[in-house]
Amino acid sequence: MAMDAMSSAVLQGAWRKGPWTALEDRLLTEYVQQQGEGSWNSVAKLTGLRRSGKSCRLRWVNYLRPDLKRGKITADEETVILQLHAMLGNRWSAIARCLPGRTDNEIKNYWRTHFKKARPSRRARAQLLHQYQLQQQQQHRQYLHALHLLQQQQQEMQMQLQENHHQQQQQQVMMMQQQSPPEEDQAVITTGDNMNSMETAGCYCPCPAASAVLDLPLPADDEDALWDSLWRLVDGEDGSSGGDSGEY
DNA sequence: AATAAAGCCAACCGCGGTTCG
DNA sequence: TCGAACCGCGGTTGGCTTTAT
Repeated sequence: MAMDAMSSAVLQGAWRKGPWTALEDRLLTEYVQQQGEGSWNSVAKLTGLRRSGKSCRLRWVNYLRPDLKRGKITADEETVILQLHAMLGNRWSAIARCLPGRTDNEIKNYWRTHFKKARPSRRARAQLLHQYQLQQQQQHRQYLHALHLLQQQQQEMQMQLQENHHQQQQQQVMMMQQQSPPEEDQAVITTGDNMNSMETAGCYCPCPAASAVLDLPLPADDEDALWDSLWRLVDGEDGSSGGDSGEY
């Protein structure tokens, strides 16, 4: 964007910055009462206030507006914030519109303070990554173990079926020997038949551990998403994570 | 009691969309 | 149609207050 009048004014030191004084608040309030909201850049011209239009708007919207609700965020409001944030993401102004008297800045600050986990330090990140890898390995071992049990179960059932079939054959042979001379090269049941019988008997069960491995969220390209999943991982263990390292 | 760390929040910044001449 | 001005939004910073050691 090309440098506008506001930017050049700032460079020349024309605009005041920092905390607002009571006098400035009064001037701005009187301006809005007379002129209404909007045309923020004309505030300085009409009132003599050495504040940029941007700064005036922010001060009015976040602090001076008469319909603002003072005091702490209530439990109900917190619930609304959490629900809307889950649906809308960081659309603070949209969330604020559903909470009369609360500003987007207020909600943003509240959410960041209470719910947004800070990005951990380098050392903590290394520890978390190690923890993440260990959990992946553990899940993989669980999957292999479950797979092994399933194979054992299948082998046992197969052997049982073969044994049953063998006994039936022997009974048939004995009955036929009683009725007629013995025949050679009797057909033998195949393994495939066993598998079919197992499946029709409802013995095929997808391994939960396997699906757990397959469903394991992979680290996203987005680093924030990765850290979110890492924090969930830690929270799931002891829920005692936290502490603001000072960097978002 | 002193001080470092954490919490909190007002205000600023940069960017993108809209309006207007 | 285009560029400047305006406006609003989300992210970030700085400083004051509170809490922990």
